[in-house]
Parts: sequence; structure tokens; C-alpha cells
Amino acid sequence: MARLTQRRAPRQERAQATVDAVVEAAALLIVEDGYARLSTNRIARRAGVSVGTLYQYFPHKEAIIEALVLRMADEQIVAFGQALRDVAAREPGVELGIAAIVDAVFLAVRVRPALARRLLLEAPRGDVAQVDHAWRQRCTELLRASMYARREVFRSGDVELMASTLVAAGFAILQDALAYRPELLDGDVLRDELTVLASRYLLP
Amino acid sequence: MARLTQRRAPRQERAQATVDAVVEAAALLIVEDGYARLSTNRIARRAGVSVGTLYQYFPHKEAIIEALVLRMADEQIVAFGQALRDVAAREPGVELGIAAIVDAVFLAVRVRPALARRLLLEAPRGDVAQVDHAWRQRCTELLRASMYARREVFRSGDVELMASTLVAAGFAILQDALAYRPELLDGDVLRDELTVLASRYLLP
Amino acid sequence: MARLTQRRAPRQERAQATVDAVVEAAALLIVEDGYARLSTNRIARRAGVSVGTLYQYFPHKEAIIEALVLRMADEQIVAFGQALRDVAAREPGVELGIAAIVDAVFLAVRVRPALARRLLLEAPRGDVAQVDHAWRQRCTELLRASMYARREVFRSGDVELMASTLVAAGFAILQDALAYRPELLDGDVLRDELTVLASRYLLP
Amino acid sequence: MARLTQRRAPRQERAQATVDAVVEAAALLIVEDGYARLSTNRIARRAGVSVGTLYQYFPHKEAIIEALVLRMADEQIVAFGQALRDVAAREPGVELGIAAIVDAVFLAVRVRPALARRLLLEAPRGDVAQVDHAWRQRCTELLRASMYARREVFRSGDVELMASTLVAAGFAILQDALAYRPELLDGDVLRDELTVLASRYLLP
DNA sequence: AATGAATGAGTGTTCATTCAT
DNA sequence: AATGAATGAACACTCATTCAT
Repeated sequence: MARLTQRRAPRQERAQATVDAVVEAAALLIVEDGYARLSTNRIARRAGVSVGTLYQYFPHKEAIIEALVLRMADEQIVAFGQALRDVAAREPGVELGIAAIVDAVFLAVRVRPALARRLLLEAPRGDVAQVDHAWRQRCTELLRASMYARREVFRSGDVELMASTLVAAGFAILQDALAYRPELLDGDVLRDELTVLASRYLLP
Repeated sequence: MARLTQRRAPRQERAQATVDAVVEAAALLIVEDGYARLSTNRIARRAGVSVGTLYQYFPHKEAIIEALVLRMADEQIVAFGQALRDVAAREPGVELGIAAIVDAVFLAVRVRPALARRLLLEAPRGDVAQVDHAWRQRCTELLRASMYARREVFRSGDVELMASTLVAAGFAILQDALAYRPELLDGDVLRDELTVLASRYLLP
Repeated sequence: MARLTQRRAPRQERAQATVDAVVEAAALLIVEDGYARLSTNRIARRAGVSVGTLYQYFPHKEAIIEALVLRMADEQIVAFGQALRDVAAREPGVELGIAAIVDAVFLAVRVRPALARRLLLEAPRGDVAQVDHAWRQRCTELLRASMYARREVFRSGDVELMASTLVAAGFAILQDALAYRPELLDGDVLRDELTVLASRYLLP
Repeated sequence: MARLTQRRAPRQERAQATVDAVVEAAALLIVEDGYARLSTNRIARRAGVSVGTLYQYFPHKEAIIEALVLRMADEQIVAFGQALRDVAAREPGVELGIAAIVDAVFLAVRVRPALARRLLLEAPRGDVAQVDHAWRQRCTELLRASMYARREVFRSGDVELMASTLVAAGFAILQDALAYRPELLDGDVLRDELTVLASRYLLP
């Protein structure tokens, strides 16, 4: 992935609209035709824009994918935060428990599932990795903060390490399910097992 | 991935040598130039063989990769089994504990690390999935058997689900480390943490 | 043969020039090197264009050949019509007789003889069939109309069948001559014999 | 087409069997997979022979096709002769009329129709032409002799020219039908029309 | 005589990217 | 700013033919 995500900061509305159109066209094409058939010319045509224009906003193809994955991650994080806030609103005064966090992750991971699945299976891991990594780090940070706030509840140990280990494990299990057994994401079994894993790992 | 791994069964020595040369050339090129730059012509040249010959033994480019990944998985599983046997030999009479298994996985995962890393980061998951899956299933099976043999030691629960969940988690953590923090594979910290995770998850 | 003859409608002059260049390059190469040695890369080079450009205007190699044969057929039909009109101009008031039609066909069939010969001998019939067929149908139609207009002159019978049978016969004889005895096309013998054949077949 | 049809005269039974196997394998493959997918390796495998052996009997691929077409032509000519003799036997003493000859041609042309059709449509005309030409010449010769024997029945004119013109016309009409309207070969309409054409062309 | 492994030039086609307009 | 025609290296794969065994 390149340093620059976009060639120029799109300040005007029109420019932002173009960027959006391109990213969404890419998403559409991936879902429809698969990652392997994605091409800049096709993206441009689908976005109703010329290739030249596309290259005015993105320095290369990878940047489009980077932007797309970034956008997906943002949507997931928004869904994640919203889910946590919903729980908090429902039961005010009670601090977030492990089950709530697992629930929220389950919700977040189901944003744009068709697109997520194709990216997961068909894109070179590296093209998606940095953003994926960022998303994980935000979750880790959140978990770490939550643990720190109620540190008396959890077992002692390297909080940083515990949080990152758990997040890595959780994500991997979810991605595995998304790739090979999507139906598990809709039932309780996996969610409950993940809750058990987290509880046993974190509680004294 | 295609049904057939190889187009013709290499019965003679020379033929087996050719197959080997092709697979190893692919491995070399992936490490040197990256997965994306792999091409059948380059593989053939590097293997000291003509493209035509390559296609006498492999029906697709994909089949070469499949063979390579399969070979890696075999080597890892051999290393894994060997590690377990070593422990058993060192402390005869004692049954294999969780720590021993985690140790063995750590060893196994470090076979051909440069190649493994490139495949992990650069290959679409789908290209590698079947073999990855197979490797996991063997481990799951092994863990399940080990748990069943000493079932009084572990907490009650769905043994199948527990084993596969733990294997998925363990692999993910290791792959994450391989990709982004390779140094963690050489120290004790991650290994110990994984042991803690496994113990807390599995023991009563 | 594919549905589409051209991938994009060449609206600008330059585009039309490119299409022309490609088709003419193909014609040249067929005459020079033979149908079997025709390749998209060679055509592009000869046309002074890149392969990529070629594929912007033609979806397949086949489409190029289709366009070429179509162009030849058009030229032949133009020559055919012109010949008929010439006769009509020379002897106004007299209706076109069988001899005039045969004459016109003889003229038409000698458009681009070198190219025609190679296509005839070296191209699979299927590659050329649609256009060949079209050309024949236009002739059949013309002959049928001509017969119908002066139906009292001809013997009774299934006009449709008679026309198509005669056209098939005439074409075959001409193509045979073109392929194996080109000199026959320049003399009177074959033309006279064909006139006899037609007259005897059509007249009472 | 090359000068040599076969590299060595197969004197021994085994050799003849090999040649037969190769030619028949080619015929089978053309009918099954089409002319374009024919390859020497496939022919050899299908014939139960190695490529090397194949190349001991045929100097190149074209020679195989040449042999195949030759064989077909022989079979057709045999069928043709047989049909003529059958008529003669049925009505001894009566000389062969035009209708009988047309009938015989219709029979002959339906030998191996699937193979004939694919060769006609898919093979470069040149690969089949020489043999095709030979077959026509034999027919022409036969017709000429027949006409000469009963020359008082026919109109005067260049017998040679008349015969070859008629044969060319007849063959073309039949091949056209074989290619595009095979059902016409099984009915009477086309045969009758061809009889009319021949009668009107040849009789005074 | 027979094998079949090996060859490598050649094929049609794609696609990220550039640049004259 | 926007266009889209043009590029050409690169790709996966085929196949007639050879030749060591």
C-alpha cells in the first residue's frame, strides 16, 4: 500500500462526490464480479467518470482499495460504538461487561458482509492488512481502557498484552466464520463460546 | 483451486525431480520477488525447465501454488509431530500438557518463515485456504483426541467446539505475530500468554 | 463469429482511421503471409497501432476478420450493382438479361482477387460463412426479383428454389475457378458456359 | 499440404494397424471436439500410440488430415460406384440416366456426414482441397465417359467443359446443403431440382 | 521400432497508467 | 478540470515437433 491515499484533498463537494462514486463503484464491482476482475477502467466506467479523472484523485489502483477498506472499517467502528452506546443507554449505570463487548463486535462484523467476505477471501492480505490492523488496534485500545477502568474485576497481568491477544483471537475466529461458515455469525453458539473464552481469559 | 494437483503422476525419478524443481522455484521466487510477480514463465525459467514441461506436470498456475502450500503444510506438520515426540521422549510417562502442545505449534509455525510470511501477506486467502484449513483440522483433531484421552482434567463442554475455537484463536495469534511482529515468535512472552489463554479456556 | 463487430462505435475521424488501418493491415498480412500466420499482435504492428488499441475497437481476432470479409463483400456488391447499372445505361429500355447478370457477377468476383483467393483456400469456411451467406442472399434476392418482374419469360416452377439453386451453382463454379484456374476468370469460355447453364435452367 | 502422405510405406500388418488407428483417432476427435482442438498429442493418445510413433508414420500433422480426407473420399467413391452398380443390376440393359447419377451422388455424399460437416466448416479449405478436387475429377471423368458413350442423347458442345461445370455446380449445392441445411439431403426436393438442372443443362 | 519427456516460440487477451486534447 | 484514446509489457497457456532412452 502506498503512503498517499489520495492525490489531492478533495475540498469541493464535486470532488468529494467523485471520490465517493469511485469507491462505491469499486465496492459494487467486487461484490458483483469478484476482486480479481476489478480494473481501474471498469471502476471508472461504473462510477460514471473517466479513467483520467479517477487518476486525479487516486495515485494508483491500490489507493482505491485502501480507501474502500478504510471506509468499511469506519462503518464497522461506528456500528461498534453505536452498539456499545445502545447497551449503555438501556442499562445506565451498569458498566460494560464482556458479553456486551462481544455482542457489539458481532454486530460490527456484519456490516457489508458480502463485500467483507470477498475482500477477505480474494484480496491479497497485504492490501487490506494495514487498515485491518488499525481497526484491531482501536478495539484493543477500547478493551484496554475498559479493563483499566475496572481493573479490580480482572485478573492481574500485562493488560496491553491480554487485550491485544484477546482481540486478535476474537477477530480471527470471526473472520474464519465469515469466510467458511457465515451462518455461525447469525446464531448464538459462536458468540457464547467467544464470551466464555474472553471471560475465562480475563477474569481471575 | 483445481481438483487435480498434478497432471500426470511422476513415476520416474527425473519426473519427480522436475516437479520438485518447479515447486522450489516457485517458493524461491515468492520469497525473492513477491507473490504478485509470480508467473509460470518465470517459474519455469528459474526451475531450469521449459514452460511446456511445467505444464506437463501442473494443469494450472494455481496447482503449483497448491503443491507448494501443501508441501509447506506437510513440513510444518512433520515438525509439529516431531516436537511432540521429542517432549514425550524427554519426559516419558508424563502425558502431554497444554504447554507442550503450544511449544510444538510454535516450532511448527517457524518452518520456512520468509516464505510463510509472504504467502500470509500477499496471497489471497482463497488461494491458500484449502491447505490452511487442512492443517488446522489436523491440529484440531489432535487437540480433541488429547483432550478426550484426559477428559477428567478439562472442564466439561462441547469438546469439538472448544478445540476448534482454540485452534482458530491460536493460529490467528501466531499468524498475526508472523506478519507484523515476527520477533514475538522467538521470545517466550507470546508463547506463555498463549499457554495461559489455552489453560484458562480449557481447564475447569 | 461474435455478435458484436466492433467494441465501440468509432465516432471520431481518428477512430475510424484506426479501424481502417487495422482491417487493411489484416488484409495485407493475409495476402503476404497467409491466413494461418495472422495474429493480433502482427496486425497491430502492421497497422502502426498497439495491441491495446486494436482491442479497443475489436472484441476478438474474429471480429477483425469479420469486418474484413464484410468490407470485401460490400466492395463486391458495389461493383456488382455498378456493373448492372452500366449495362442498363448502355442499353436503356432493354431489361436485364441473364447474360448481363452473369457478366456482372464475373466483374464482382474479381475484386481483390489475391485476398479473395487466400481467404477461399486458407480460411475455415465457418470463419467466413455469415458474410458469404449474406452476399449470396443478396444475389439470390436480386435474381428472384428480376425473374419475377419478367416471369412470362421464364419457365414455371418454384422461383425461390430456382434462384437459390442457380446462385449456389454459379458461386461454386466461380470460386472453383478462382481457387484452381484463375485464368478462366479472364476469358469468355467459363462466362459463356455459365450463361448457357443459367439460360437452360431458367428458360422454358 | 506436403508432398509425402506418409513417411514410410507400412508394409507390415502392425504398421498398417497403427496408421489406421491414428487416422481413425483423428476422425473421432474432429467429430467430438472440433477441428480446432485437434492436436498430434491428442491424436496419439486417442490412438493408443505415442507421439513419437505417430511421427514415424506421418511427417507432420497435415499428413494425417490428408490421409483422413483421402480415406473419406475413397469411401464416398466406393459408395458412389456401388450405387451405380445397384441401379444397373436392378435394371439391366438400360443405360444410366441422369437421375441415377444424381441419386448416386446423393448417397455418396452422406458417408460420415458428421465428420464431413466439421471438415467442411472448420478445416482450412486448402487442407481438404486437393483431395476434394481429386474426388471431383473422378466424378467428372465418370460423367464424361457416360456422356460420351451415349453422345447422341446429349446436346452438342464441349463435353469436358460441360461435365466439369455440372460436377462443380452439383458438388457446391450439396456442400452448401450439408453445411447449412442438412435436412435437404434427406428429402427429394433438392435431388429433384438438381436432376432438373442437370437435364436441362445436358439434354438438347 | 517405440516411447514420452522436453522444448520454446507463439497465441489471444488484459489492464494500470499516461497524456494530448 | 476532465476526457478517453493509446500504450505495450505482461500474462497463462498450447502444441507441433524432436530426441535421448
